[in-house]
Order: sequence, then C-alpha cells, then structure tokens
Amino acid sequence: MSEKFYITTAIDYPNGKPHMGHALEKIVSDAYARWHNFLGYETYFVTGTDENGQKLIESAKANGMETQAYVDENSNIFKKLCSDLKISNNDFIRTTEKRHHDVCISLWNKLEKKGDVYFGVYSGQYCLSCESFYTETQASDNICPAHGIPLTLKEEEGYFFKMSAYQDWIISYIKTHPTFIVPTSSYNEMLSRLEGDKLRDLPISRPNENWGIPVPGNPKFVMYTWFDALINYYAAIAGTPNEKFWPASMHVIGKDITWFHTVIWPIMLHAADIEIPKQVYVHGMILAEDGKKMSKSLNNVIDPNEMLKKYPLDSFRYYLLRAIPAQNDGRFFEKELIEKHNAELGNSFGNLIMRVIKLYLKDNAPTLSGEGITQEVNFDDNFAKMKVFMEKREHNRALETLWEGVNSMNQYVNAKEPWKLKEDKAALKQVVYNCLYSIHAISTLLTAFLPDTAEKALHPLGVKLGKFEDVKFGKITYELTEPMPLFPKIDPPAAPAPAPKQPKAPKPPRPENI
RNA sequence: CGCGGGAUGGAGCAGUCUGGUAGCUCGUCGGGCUCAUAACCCGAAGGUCAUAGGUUCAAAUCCUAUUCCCGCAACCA
Repeated sequence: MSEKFYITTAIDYPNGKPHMGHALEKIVSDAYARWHNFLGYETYFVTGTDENGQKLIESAKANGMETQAYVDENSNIFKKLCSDLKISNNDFIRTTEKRHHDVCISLWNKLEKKGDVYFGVYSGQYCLSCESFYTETQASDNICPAHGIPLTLKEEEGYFFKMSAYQDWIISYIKTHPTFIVPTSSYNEMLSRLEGDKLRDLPISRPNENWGIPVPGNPKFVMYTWFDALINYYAAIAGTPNEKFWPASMHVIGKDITWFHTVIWPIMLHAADIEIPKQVYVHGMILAEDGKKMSKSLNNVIDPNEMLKKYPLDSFRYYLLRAIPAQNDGRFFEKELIEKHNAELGNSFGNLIMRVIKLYLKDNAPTLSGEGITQEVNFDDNFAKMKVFMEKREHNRALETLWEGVNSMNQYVNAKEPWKLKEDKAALKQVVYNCLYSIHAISTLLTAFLPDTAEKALHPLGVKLGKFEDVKFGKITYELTEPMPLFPKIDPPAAPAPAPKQPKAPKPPRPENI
C-alpha cells in the first residue's frame, strides 16, 4: 500500500479576474502534488470556487446577471486558469454543488445536536448604508470607514458556533503538532494570538436572500460563507471512495486566511469528531515591484493571464517557484522572469542539452549505450536534498539544488573538453554518456515543477519521462535526435533610451505547448 | 505598549532556528574555450550584513533598545 497525499488550495471567490496570488497558489500546490506523485504517493489534489457569498448577489446584479449565471461564468474563468497553468488537480469543487451542500448540512446538524451550534443574538456596530457590521478594530471611532457616517448599535438574531469552548484544545493541538502550521512565522503568530486573546463564539449565519446554503430547519437563514467554504475540503471526498484520503495532508493557503484554516477549521472538525488535517502551508503574498501589495487603486496589478500571453508557461512556473520565497512575501519583477528564463532555463539547462548532443551527433552514430562506461556524475545527493527541502516546504531551494547540478554539468563539460576527443571515440563516449545521464536525471527531477519541459528535454535523448529510480546509469541506451532550443531567448524590455541598432533578429518562435 | 514580516556589495534575493572563512542570479571588468541558444568555464572589483549597545575566544546569526519600510487587524491568495 502506498502512502496517501491529499492536497488542496484555498477555493477562490469567483468575483472578478484571477490575480497573481491565485496563480502562485495553484502552481505551488501543483508542484507539491506532482512531487508526491513522483515520489510514489497516492496523490489527490482538489481546488475549486467559493460561491455562496452574499457579495456575489450584488456583483451579479451590478453586471446585470442572475446570480447563478454570474457564478457559473466566473467559476469557469478560474477553471480555465487551472488548465492554462497545467494544474494537475483531480477535482474542482464548487460550493454551489449538491455534494457540498449535503456535507455542510450534515456537519451542521451534527454540531447543532451536540450543542456547539446554537441560536442567539448578535449585537454590534452597524452601518445602515453598507448594511454590514463593523468590528471595533475596523471602525474604532464608530464611524463607517466606507461612508463616514456614525455607526448604530444593532442586534440581529442568528446562529453561533461555540468556538470559545475549544480554546485550550486548539492551543494544545498546535503545540503538540509543530509542523501543523508552516512556516514558523505563521505558527508563532497564530499561537501568540490564541494565547493572548479569548476566543469568541462565531456568528455563522446570515439572513437568507435566496442564495447560499439554507440552515437546516430554519430556511430564514443561510450559512455564513466562510463556514461552508472551509467544509469544501472534506466535502470534495466525503462519502465517496476518495474519502480514504482524509485527513488532508496539506492545505495551501494565503496568509490572510491563516486564522480560518488553523484555528476555526480544526475546531469545527474536532467538534464534529473528524480528523484534523496534517498541515496548513501558508505561502506569502506577491507584491508589486515597489514592495507594496498589488491593488487596483494603486494601479500596480499584474494579471497572470497577461504574463501567460507573453511568456512560456514553464518560464512563468519556474519564476514563481524559484524566485518567490517559499516562506515569505516576494515581489514580482517581470524583468527577473525574463532573466531567469534566459539565464537559468536557457543558458544553463537548455544550452547544456544542445552543446552535448550536437557535438556528438556531428560525426557519431545516434545510438549510445552505457556499456563499459564509468559513472562520473550522479544526482542522488541532489535528489536527497530536494526531498528534504520539499518536506520543509522550501520548493525554491529544491529548485536551487537542482540547478547546482545543472551548473556542475556545464563545469564538467568544460573540464573534459569533449570537442578535443574526436579521435578518441571511447573517451568521447565516456564523457557524453555521463552528460546524457545527467540530462536524463535532471529532467526527471524537474517533473513536478516544469512538467512540459521535463518531457520535452528528453525527446532528443529518445527516452520517456519516468521515476527517478528508473534513471539507471549504464543501463539505458540513448537514441539521439537533433535537439531544438527549449527556451528561445526573450528580449528584455526595451531600455528607456535605446541606441538605434541594426535590425534585430526575428523573434524566436514560442514553444508550441503554451 | 494590537499582531507579524523585512532592512545583507550596483539590482533582486539566500544565509539567521543549530554563532566560527558572507553565498546565489543579474550587472561591471579581465582571461580561457570554441561543442552550444553570442551560449559555457575561470578569475577580479564591489558589502564595517539598517543603527547603537550587550553576551561570547568568536555575532549577519543570540539578547536589549532605536530608526525606516511593508502586511494584517478577523470572510481580498
């Protein structure tokens, strides 16, 4: 029996265009899903859309659409993003689906029966124009931040979740599970908040406006979006053969929703006697070049779809996985994306393939067996280090480790000077076979990160992508064919004051798999 | 004293947990090679690791204080 690995992304609020953070989250999750699959885990990967919010009613109205039609349309945009990014998700759950509703209702019933969901009165400061409540921190002066009018005290009936009863439990759970929240900074933050503040019971219902999941037995109310949204991770597999994947191995989320996933969600599950997910991995924010959060008002938003139009998918994936810190916020520099594409993907890796194969094909038969070849390079250490980094959720360093291998191979080629070995066929074969093996190993280790590249890099070697264990030195015979550039150069953005030069070479064709 | 993150050669970052020659990509300069996508390799210049104290034989790394930048403050990844 192979071990199981169940990974999820946060589900997206289908209220507008996907932004860079959505792309990052999906690509990072995809890398972990593919990595575990690569390692032999039985892997299940779910993403989806969070569609029950009251705000969606208004957004739909503003767009002159029925809520359902609006949500359908927007959910498809996110689905398309997944396929554009070659995300390997097994399922895409929408919280308007019946399977989701059913699980939410049964969970609600269970909690209500237990007394952890109860009916009560919520009172707070309310803005009549916004028609919503504000907390003290949001509006400390009791003035609506949006309308600038005084807030009024309002009481509203509704359902509550008895979270306050589980404060000690969640603290001790987190303390006894040091890798439950990654990275450490998030872990510490949640723990200190939990130890510093008293947990309050949470309002978990809203008046029913014919949108959302009706509260069982009281259709005047629907479940508050965040309450049902969290349940998607469980609902996606509950009651199906895939339920064997529970508890989730890894929830991938952005740091703004850490509290929900590391405090509220585990308490909900614990209260319902369901196993707690093994880990919540919190990725950082992608900031604009100026180090500020991307926002429409600052006009510094970069649209992932625009990037995909301009650059090959794998270059985009590589940049986000390699250059955005795995455990911290990172800035998005288009210039750096181009730089990484040209330098690390093209010059270091792509060119390694070209220089070795073209050299050999010049005046040798294309078949190259490993018989009698001595192994001079190996990637076992790189693989071992990569495993450790991935385990620590430092995928950027895993890739760094792999590129150390790439660089060492270019050094190897320079040191061996195979172009001087035209007469000594045995010596030439010795060097080239070691290089081919290295390309084979590196490409294989790239599977989880750049799936297309991994496959395409192996075409000129005449071998298929497989597991790392299958890349056996000496046992494989390579059938070489003429390689094509994997990463044609991308011109950096035009300099501010370009000197007039000779006409540039025509732009290299983009790889066809974008 | 609400919570948290950041400050490292020209640019962007790693290293800080587990003190001990400051590393990577790009850029600059010099050399080598010529198989290759004008690619590759070697070397050099350039950093008192935000500031001020402290601990230590030894601090980018641990402790204290300060300054500046940023995010969050409960449903925007």
